[in-house]
Amino acid sequence: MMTRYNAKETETKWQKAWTDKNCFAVEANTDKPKYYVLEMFPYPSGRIHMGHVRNYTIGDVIARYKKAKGFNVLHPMGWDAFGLPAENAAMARGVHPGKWTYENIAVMREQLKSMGLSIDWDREIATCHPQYYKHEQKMFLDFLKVGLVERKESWVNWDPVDQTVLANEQVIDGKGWRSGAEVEKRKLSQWFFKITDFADDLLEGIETLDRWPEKVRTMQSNWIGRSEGARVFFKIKDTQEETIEVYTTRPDTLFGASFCALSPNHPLADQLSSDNPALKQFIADCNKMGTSEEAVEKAEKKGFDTGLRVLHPFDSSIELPVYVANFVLMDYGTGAIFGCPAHDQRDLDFARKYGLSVTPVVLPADQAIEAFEITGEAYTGNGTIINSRFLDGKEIEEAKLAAIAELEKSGQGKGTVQFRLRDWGVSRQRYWGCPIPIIYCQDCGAVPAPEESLPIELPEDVSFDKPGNPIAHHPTWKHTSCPSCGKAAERETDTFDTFMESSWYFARFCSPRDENAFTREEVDYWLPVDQYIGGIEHAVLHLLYSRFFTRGLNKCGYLGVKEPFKGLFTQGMICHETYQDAEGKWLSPEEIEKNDKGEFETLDGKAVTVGPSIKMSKSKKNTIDPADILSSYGSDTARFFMLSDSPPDRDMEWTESGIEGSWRFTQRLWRLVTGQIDELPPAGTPKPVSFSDNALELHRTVHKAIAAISENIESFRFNAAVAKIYELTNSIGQFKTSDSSDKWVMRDALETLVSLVSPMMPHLAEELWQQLGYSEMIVDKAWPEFDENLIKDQNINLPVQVNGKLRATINIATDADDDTIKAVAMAEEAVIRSIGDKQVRKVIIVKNRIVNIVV
RNA sequence: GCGGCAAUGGCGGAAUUGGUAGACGCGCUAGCUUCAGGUGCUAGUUCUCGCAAGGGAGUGGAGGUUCAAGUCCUCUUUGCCGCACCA
Repeated sequence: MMTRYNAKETETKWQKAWTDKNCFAVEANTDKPKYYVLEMFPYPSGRIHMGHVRNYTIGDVIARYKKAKGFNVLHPMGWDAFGLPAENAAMARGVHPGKWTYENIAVMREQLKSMGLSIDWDREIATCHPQYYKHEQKMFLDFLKVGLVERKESWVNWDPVDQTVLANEQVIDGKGWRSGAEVEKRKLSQWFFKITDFADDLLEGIETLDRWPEKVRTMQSNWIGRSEGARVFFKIKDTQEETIEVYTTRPDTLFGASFCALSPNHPLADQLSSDNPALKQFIADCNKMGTSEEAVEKAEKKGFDTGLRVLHPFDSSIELPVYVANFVLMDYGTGAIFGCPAHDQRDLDFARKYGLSVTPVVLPADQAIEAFEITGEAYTGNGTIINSRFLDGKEIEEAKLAAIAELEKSGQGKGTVQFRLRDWGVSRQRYWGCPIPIIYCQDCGAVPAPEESLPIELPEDVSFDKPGNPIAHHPTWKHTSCPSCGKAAERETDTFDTFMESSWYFARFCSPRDENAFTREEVDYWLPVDQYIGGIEHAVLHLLYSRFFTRGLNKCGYLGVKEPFKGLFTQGMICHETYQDAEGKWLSPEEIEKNDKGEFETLDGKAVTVGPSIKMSKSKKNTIDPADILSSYGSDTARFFMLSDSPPDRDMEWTESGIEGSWRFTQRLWRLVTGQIDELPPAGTPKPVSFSDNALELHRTVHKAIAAISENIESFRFNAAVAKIYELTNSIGQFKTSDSSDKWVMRDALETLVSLVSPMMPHLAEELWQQLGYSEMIVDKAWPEFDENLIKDQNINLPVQVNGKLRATINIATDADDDTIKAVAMAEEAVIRSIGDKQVRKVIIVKNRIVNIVV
């Protein structure tokens, strides 16, 4: 009587065994090659979700595989523990953010441990711990010293719901990324990281990241948005002193200019509006239109003639009108442009609307100068410069250089490089974040907090009764004395953007308990991260900030690398079918069941509409709680299903039948091994001298499986690896043993199967390994090696085509020569029939691939 | 609008450098066995003509290159993602 596999008991048993033996604790040591596997650390929101299960399963397979391959694998875990949800919980339920966070961590740690991950838990960190963030405060002060930090008054994106400043990246479609509230513009004094100082370096660095998805590299490079062009100073006619500075990527088209335009937020526009109520009204309208309606009205270009006139830099007799125009962005370039309607569609639309001249200055190669005119569409292609005096006859690139040279000679402009990337504003008006270590003194201004005073800890006793920042409301916390003059002074009450903590946590894992941020030898040994795994949603924000931060830390001597993540893998999302009742109310999978006809209905028998499979979300109620899956099927089955079917970089669909399938496989594997173990020779029996043909075939299949599965794991094709596991299991299941050498082959096959599945289903593998008679754990065993000779076949089935159509397959020795192959192929009955009485023109033989007979 | 990615059975998806399309799983069909808590085993399952042997068609669509195309090239359709008045 065979027992069923008891996942719950077995998984607990091996988790304890791994912990007791400290299997995943590692130290920097140089005899083995190192391998650093890191999954993006979770925000402790309360409990893990399916996205975590997928993320950590993928990482764990890589970590366990690399360990078996002989690498010294660092695989740590921590908590991205600062952030708004903790404060929201505080406001909603009156629980302190710290308490809420640490309680969540405790729950989620247990959940992750129940997954059986090969984590070195001794390295666990939580970013809200003062022993973590004190280093961040020090880093900030060091960045300040080397000029990577500045305080500036600037327009910021203000989230009225979260009452805080948002970075550009955190504004999505004009709304706060977290709150979804309409973002407002405000002017505030903020701390900034000069990420733009590294703009070129960050862009060039992308080239070196050849193990990153192309998609992410493109997104980063677009985000940095480098463009080459010129700044041009247009003299204002009336004063001849003041100028308007514009940015252009097309200095070659300067002779086609017919106007200049300012952004509504341009300081000059503001100044001019003070005695011009109509302009003031126009600007107000532009601002009111804001980001949301912009989409609706984007087609319409509107402008307001300021009455101001500027002089053309190459010919002061040419005067251009100056408009304030709604399509000019203050954030980009200088907030002012010159318009060349012939070669820019926006400028052309604008010129048509306000009756401005349109002079073509670039002639397409296939056009005659007399016949060429601009009508409805601006010409943006290549060509030769015309109507432009000293630039005439030049090609565009050549003309750009000539125009810039002329501008620089006359002091009316200069060639420049422009980036879309903006500096990173890190001040947040929140409580649950890392305090910014700055003290404001009336006499000395903003003074860095002394290093020996770090960490500057958050006050514990705060209240969330009033809107805004609870730290600022605290009665005593902010009062201190000036480190420089000793007078009474106030602390900065803003805290850091929580993207700060995640910008260096990967390095802290190398020496998580060190007094200093990092032990230099440790970070030098472990960094960069060899394989980073996480969601595509961090393609720009987190990954770009981390790349910047690593450069900053490098500049300050903390570490030696410039790129933190050598390999990056972005996994897809988890999707599930959606269900709605007759009223359109969303139903969760627990609220429905299958009726006799196999259709879904509610538990009280009402009709259910089944909707498409979409990303799991609370709002659509199509989530599955991993806790339920883990307790009913166990971790191995859940992990195995996560890896089956869908390639890991694509979205996967969670289905009941899919997890059931993996569950059946778990049981089948258990039966396959335990069911015949008593009949097999004991562990360590020497290899027999010869095998039966059947046994040899299985033996070859086993070695082919080792080769294929290793290759599939290395290249993140886990679904293909799972398929090979199934195939191997099928082959073993069909194999009938008769003599002792067959039994040896059977044992060898089973042992190999267990080894190959062990990164995916580590608990079951340990249990079966023990059943197979080993006292050492499989976690410490080397990955199986394959024998080259065994994966090469002596005979193969070779397809034979006639005129590209398959007519037969012949079984032939792999080393047969072409004449033999041809003779055998031509002798096939089906081949003879297909050729008929036609003339054979050519016979193509591709060794061990195919034969094609052309008639 | 610009850029990127994708499209293969009822479904998820396999398929080295172009070389037997549909591996593997799910689902479904038929049968067997045993237990009935979601079992196990065997056979079949791209479509189509045929009792069968054996044909024909087939990887979103249209062309092309090639002895040979899911794979390469051109055009096109649909879907997803990113960016979006960036001067």
